[in-house]
Amino acid sequence: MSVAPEKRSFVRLPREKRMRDIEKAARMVFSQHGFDAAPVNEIAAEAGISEGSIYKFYTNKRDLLHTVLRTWYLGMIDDFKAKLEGIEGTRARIHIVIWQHLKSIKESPDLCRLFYSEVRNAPDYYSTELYDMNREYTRVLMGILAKGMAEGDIRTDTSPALVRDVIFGGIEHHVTAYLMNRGDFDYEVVAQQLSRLVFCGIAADKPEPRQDLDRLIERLEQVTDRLDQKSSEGG
Amino acid sequence: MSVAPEKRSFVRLPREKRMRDIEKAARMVFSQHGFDAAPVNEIAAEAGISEGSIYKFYTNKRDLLHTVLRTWYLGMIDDFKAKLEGIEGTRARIHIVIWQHLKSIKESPDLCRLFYSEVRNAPDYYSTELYDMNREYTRVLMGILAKGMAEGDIRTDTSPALVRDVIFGGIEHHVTAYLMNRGDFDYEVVAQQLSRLVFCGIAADKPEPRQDLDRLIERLEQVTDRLDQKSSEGG
Amino acid sequence: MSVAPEKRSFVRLPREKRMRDIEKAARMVFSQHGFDAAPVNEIAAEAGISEGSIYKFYTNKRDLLHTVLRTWYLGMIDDFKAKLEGIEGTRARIHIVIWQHLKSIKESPDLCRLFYSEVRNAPDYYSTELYDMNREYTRVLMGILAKGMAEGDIRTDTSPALVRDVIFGGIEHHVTAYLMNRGDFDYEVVAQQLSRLVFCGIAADKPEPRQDLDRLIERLEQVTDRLDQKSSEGG
Amino acid sequence: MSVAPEKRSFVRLPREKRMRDIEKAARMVFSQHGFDAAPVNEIAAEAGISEGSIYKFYTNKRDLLHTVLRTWYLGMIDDFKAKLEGIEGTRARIHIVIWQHLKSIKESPDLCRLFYSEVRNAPDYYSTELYDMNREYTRVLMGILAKGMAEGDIRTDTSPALVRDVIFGGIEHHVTAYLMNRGDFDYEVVAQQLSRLVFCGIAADKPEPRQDLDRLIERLEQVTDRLDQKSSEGG
DNA sequence: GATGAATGAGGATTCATTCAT
DNA sequence: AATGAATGAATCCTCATTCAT
Repeated sequence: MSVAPEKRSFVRLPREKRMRDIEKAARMVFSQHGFDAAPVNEIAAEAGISEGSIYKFYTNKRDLLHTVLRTWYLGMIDDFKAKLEGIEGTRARIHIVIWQHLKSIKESPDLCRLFYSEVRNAPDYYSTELYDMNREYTRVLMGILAKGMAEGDIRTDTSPALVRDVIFGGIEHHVTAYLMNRGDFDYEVVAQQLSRLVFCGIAADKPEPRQDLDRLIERLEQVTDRLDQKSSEGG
Repeated sequence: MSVAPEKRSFVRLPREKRMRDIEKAARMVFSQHGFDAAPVNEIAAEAGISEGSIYKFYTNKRDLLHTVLRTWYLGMIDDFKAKLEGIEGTRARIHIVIWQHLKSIKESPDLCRLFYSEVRNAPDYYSTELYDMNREYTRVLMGILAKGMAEGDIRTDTSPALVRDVIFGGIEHHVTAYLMNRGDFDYEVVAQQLSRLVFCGIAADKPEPRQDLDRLIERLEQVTDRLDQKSSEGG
Repeated sequence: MSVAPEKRSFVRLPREKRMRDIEKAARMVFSQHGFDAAPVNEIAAEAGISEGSIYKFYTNKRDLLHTVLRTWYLGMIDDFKAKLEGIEGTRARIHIVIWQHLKSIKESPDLCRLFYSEVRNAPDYYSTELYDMNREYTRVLMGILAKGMAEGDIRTDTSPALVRDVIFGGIEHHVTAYLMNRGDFDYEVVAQQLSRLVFCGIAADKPEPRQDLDRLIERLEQVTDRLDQKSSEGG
Repeated sequence: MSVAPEKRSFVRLPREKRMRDIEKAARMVFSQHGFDAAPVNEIAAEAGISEGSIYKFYTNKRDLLHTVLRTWYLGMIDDFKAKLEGIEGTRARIHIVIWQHLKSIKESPDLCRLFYSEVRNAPDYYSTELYDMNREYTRVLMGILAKGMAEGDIRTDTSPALVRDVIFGGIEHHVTAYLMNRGDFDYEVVAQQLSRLVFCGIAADKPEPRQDLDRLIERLEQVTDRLDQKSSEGG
């Protein structure tokens, strides 16, 4: 926890390194105290820097919070896209989205709570870069849903926005207790349940032709051919 | 510039009336400013009472907020139960729950925002009377779900808690923009869509087509493998 | 000097008395430190009140300064009018104005310096109540000048505004050193000298000697020319 | 939002040139913002130099201000003396002083305001080089007055210091509005009015012997002689 | 019961100046 | 000489709550 206030003496670090130090310290202190209760001087101490220096890099305490959360969000978006790479099938992709989102929350409950309570309720949220990132984040899901509808996996009268809200809102609601340090959740299980609920809720009635089925039939045909050949050879 | 406050004359009112006046004033001022930004003196002025007197009735500014929200919640619970009276059928009952919840939000967005941003994120939420009321509120839905499962309308492997979270979380997420005075929503439409999504997601009668298919495919795969082996062995 | 921070315990005073206490304390502290360097907590201590209470009466530290100066100005205006009562004669009245102004400065150099350096240079001075009071203050002189011109004591081509500036600006310039605690001045003597200078500078009866002489010389020149011509013609 | 400063490349300039650049930049920035509100980094940027480098040349932000004002003052003193060159007559010389001072103010209101509000009110003004320059500046007028008294143009019971204060204080007071960007003034007109007021206020009653009069009388004597001659001739 | 004067903690922020590189 | 990262002091103000009257 907060480092003793030793005499810090003019240590010159490259800008990048310093900013990372500060951000790291801020992440720690904000996580611990929340935004309002987080004293800037504690962040400074934790970063091994003077209080004033923070304002050389960040205009605001709030700017600092947003930076911390942006970095986090960036990582989440990357993870998201990486995980989705090569995954086929609407259902599987939806499952990944849910699973990954739950996993992110599980891993960073403090940042998550910070985002929910400090950023998203703020009146200026919509003019925030974090809002844009959130849109990019959810856009991944929206794309999946659109494709799913185009391909006939999802009923065309489905409202993608509502599905998005059900997923992210449902998750948020479900993890509330965990975020408040009450209770826990198993993201494997929850992801399974939730993706099933959602997919069943929006799935089109007739199943689409499946590639694995095609392949299987092909193999069966080949086997049958061979058996046919054998029986005629042996005959 | 050093403005003297107006004089108010002593008027003695019955305790009940006073409390209702204060609560009404508080509801107004909180709705307008939010909790933190709401000055107690404005509430006092609005209620026609002195600042200090408020503390004769309410221990806290926050107590006042909670009282306001409790009154609101009480009404919501009543409406809920009244609406549900005589409604039969799991799906219909779920629809009512959703519809009613959306309607309440539509009608009192300010109180709703207050609840979301001030009460539910507070660390002491779980020891709050509002938490209990919220449980009672959601218990209505939980009862419906339990009955639905017992009667075979809902798959028995459904997690009622998750359904609850999907419903209330999904709604909350969906109305966020409206609560922030950005955009609007039509609760008839949304209720329709959401209840369908949820009910389809958990309904018992319609088996998940894909998972059955998966099992069939699996069995076919095994048969094919065996055939395959046999056909090549025999060569 | 600043009273020791004893335990102050809820002493309830009438609003008027409190405000006077604070104002008195502020006057003292501002005089000692100037505006910027005056700590509000010292004012509070001096007034025997808590820091926060000051803001119940005055919106600002600056509001407090202005109040102090307004009170001072009010007294000055009263003194002014009282002194002028029954004084006849333009010159005598001008003398009073000068004398009284010098006297006020002599008696309250600190407030005077405060006014010069903090109020009058501020960009919002012209929307200030102190500006209005200053106008009322100088209007007394303007009235004297107008009457003087109407009665023929003062040349009608005199600019009253310029006379006002010469008087108040001249005084201000003259007392600068005194205000900075360097040097002194005798307001009887200075008033005598200045009022004489000003009055002679604008008096109607004593024509400017030089310009008359110029005219005389011109006439003589013309006469001489004629004589000259005649005397040489006649030759 | 954590904007990285642009990189500047090392360029080595002769000391003189650098100092002039900085001074010019400072003049601009001080004029625009006033002293306190002028950020040193803006001066540095304007001068195309780093913040730290400024302190290689000037010990202080205030030193920089003083340097700017000294340069300005130097020019004013030169103008003053140049304008006065060859001007004869106390009244004419006083008029020049007033006219020139008004003109300087008109041309550099920003520097003038800076001087009035930042330098002259400072407690250390009297140990300042600018104070010395100001004395030199006013000494020109003092010399004129002394000579005027010696030559009998000015009453010998006049206080030169007071006249100086009336002139410079009167001017300062008169142009206040202009310096605050409210209103304007015509220095030709004001100079005329003020020099007349002042000179009339201090002029000696008996006009001094004038050279043109001498000449005229001489001519008259000659004419009279001639006429005398004629009349005796003709007689 | 009602008043309203009095309390007092609590913290982000600026920016001229320094000094290691 | 030039840089620019680092320093750190210094303080006004709010407003929920208390308590003497």
